[in-house]
Amino acid sequence: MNKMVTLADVARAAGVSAKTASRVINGDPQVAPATRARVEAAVEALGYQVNVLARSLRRGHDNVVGVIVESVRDPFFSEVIGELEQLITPRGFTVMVASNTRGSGREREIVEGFIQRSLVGMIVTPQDADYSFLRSIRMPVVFIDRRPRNLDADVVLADDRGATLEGVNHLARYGHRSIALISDALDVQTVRNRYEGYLDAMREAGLPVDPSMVRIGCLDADMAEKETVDLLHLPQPPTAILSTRGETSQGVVRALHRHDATDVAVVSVGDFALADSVTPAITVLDHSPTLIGRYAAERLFARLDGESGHPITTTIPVPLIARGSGELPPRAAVSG
Amino acid sequence: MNKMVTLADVARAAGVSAKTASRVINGDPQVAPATRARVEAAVEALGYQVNVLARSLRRGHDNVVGVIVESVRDPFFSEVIGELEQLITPRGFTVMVASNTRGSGREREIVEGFIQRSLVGMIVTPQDADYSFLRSIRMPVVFIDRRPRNLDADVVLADDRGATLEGVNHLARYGHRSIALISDALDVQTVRNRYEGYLDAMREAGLPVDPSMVRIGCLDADMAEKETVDLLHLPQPPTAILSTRGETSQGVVRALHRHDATDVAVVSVGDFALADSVTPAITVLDHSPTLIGRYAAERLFARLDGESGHPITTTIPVPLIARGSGELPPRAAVSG
DNA sequence: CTGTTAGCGCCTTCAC
DNA sequence: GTGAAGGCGCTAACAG
Repeated sequence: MNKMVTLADVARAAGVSAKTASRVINGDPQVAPATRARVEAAVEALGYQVNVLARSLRRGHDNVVGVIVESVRDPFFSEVIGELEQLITPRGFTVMVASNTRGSGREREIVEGFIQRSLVGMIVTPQDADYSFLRSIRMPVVFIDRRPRNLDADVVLADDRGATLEGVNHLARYGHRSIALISDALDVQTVRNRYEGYLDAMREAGLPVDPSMVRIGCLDADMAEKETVDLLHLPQPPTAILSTRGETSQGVVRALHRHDATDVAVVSVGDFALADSVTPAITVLDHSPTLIGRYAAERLFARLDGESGHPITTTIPVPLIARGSGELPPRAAVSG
Repeated sequence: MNKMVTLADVARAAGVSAKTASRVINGDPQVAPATRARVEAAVEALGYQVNVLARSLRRGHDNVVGVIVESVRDPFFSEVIGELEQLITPRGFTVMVASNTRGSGREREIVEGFIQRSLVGMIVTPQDADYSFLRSIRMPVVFIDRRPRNLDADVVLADDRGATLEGVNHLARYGHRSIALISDALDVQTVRNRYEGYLDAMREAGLPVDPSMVRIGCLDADMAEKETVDLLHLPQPPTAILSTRGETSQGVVRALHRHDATDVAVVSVGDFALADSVTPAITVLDHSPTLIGRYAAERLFARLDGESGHPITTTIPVPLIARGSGELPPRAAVSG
């Protein structure tokens, strides 16, 4: 419709220079009240809107924080985003989100896209990319959930190995000896750590690790469901299942319910919707997305506020919440 | 560290003008292969990164699509975002997300913030704001889930009234006469429509609408859970509950499970995680976020591609998926 | 308290 | 096929 109203237009209408109009827009106190009023009136009258692009170009940075997660659809990450947004927005920044879908090969491309936009900072869920290209960057970047390859940087993560370790111990304490593992693909470091925790705990508890009990590569709930069904059909099905992600746990639960096998004990690393409402309710190791978001924001703000020391690793606790499914006794050896 | 490498630097290193370097960066075919190679080498050598801010300022628009939802934490909306991102990104646009939390009063502010960034387009979940201020805007905006107040625009929504209508009919068909409603707050149009569908269906079925059976204002799962518990404690508890949102349904399910009242029939408008795994599995009216996202993207692309006709309203179907909970018979009149 | 000048980095226009 | 000039809208730097 009408051409965009510029600051110059406002200045002209108010009878001042562009710079003075700019001062008013930006809340500079060094402006006479009368002048300020005149400019504000002009802004109102003309319906002026700042051009953020021009402003950011001039300032050299854009008031936007980039957030890269594995998938915005994953409730874990959408919760992380929600928490980040809630903490970041009040500081006057906008949030730009991108999913770095597993295996898309676009990891570096996405990060560079954000760099090209002169963002003030980024919070990144790294995948397998070589992050050494970020070494000479000035923009603060906080990594979450995993460590970036070839870069020493601020990271916020959970004690993954400790989580599965505790999961196995918990189940063993209730008498389980045949504990299956439903795990994501091992190309993600987080997953590897959880896998190791499982192996170590099994070893320490003196339990045999039966390869048929270890199901790696369950990328989503559907795959986890299939593997669980398969486990149930083994001649000697497991009496307990440890699932390493909220999403895969949903698949496990679905399988157990559909096959009337809810007497199989379950521990899930990662809470999920209705985990407390199925029967029995699911015992979880609460790998909290809210906490990860909170600490990541904290780290980012510290860097934005000028903190300049060595990279810091923040490890969040992963408390066990017993709800029933993880406290079931081993079921009778033979079953359907 | 080192000052940012500019196009001019690249041009200098390659021994060409800035414009020629620009041509290479933007894939203009009108460049001699030898020149192109030289520029590309310079880009590589200097590690040049475009300054998107400068480019967008010059071009007059930024290749970003803004998406405003009610809350990124709500699985319904995170699914919408996921679908949008998947469709929008391949077109070379980035996605900027913002939550317009209920009652934050920041609705117009958020939309204007996006306008100030010269985005190419927006997809907006309107709340109660007066959207007449968007009348003279040139940027295409597609509204989802609800109609904007005081603006005739492209909208993608579900047949909300029809959904609850069918929900009630379905339950009545199975013999229910005492059907409670767990509903969100009525200040959202979508919710009002669903509420009306409930009332109309009850009337048409000749069923009395008991005010104590109608629980309005359940903003989240927790509030829905409380109201459900309250319903269960009525002298004459309902034999069926119709919940108008996936999130509130989770609260309903939790309450029923915790109070051993899973013999109360349930129909949920909106699917949710594990709805098919609880016992009984939850019958839903599938208000699909994926479809909403898909049609919204379609509408936006059409406008971006120059379509200029009248605003279009796209209504998505809301099919009923019977899973068990909606097909339960009315339970015995007296209960705990 | 206010204005002038200059330029952020890029691309459009038009010339050659 | 290539280049020179100018400006997108804004704000730093420096006057006054």
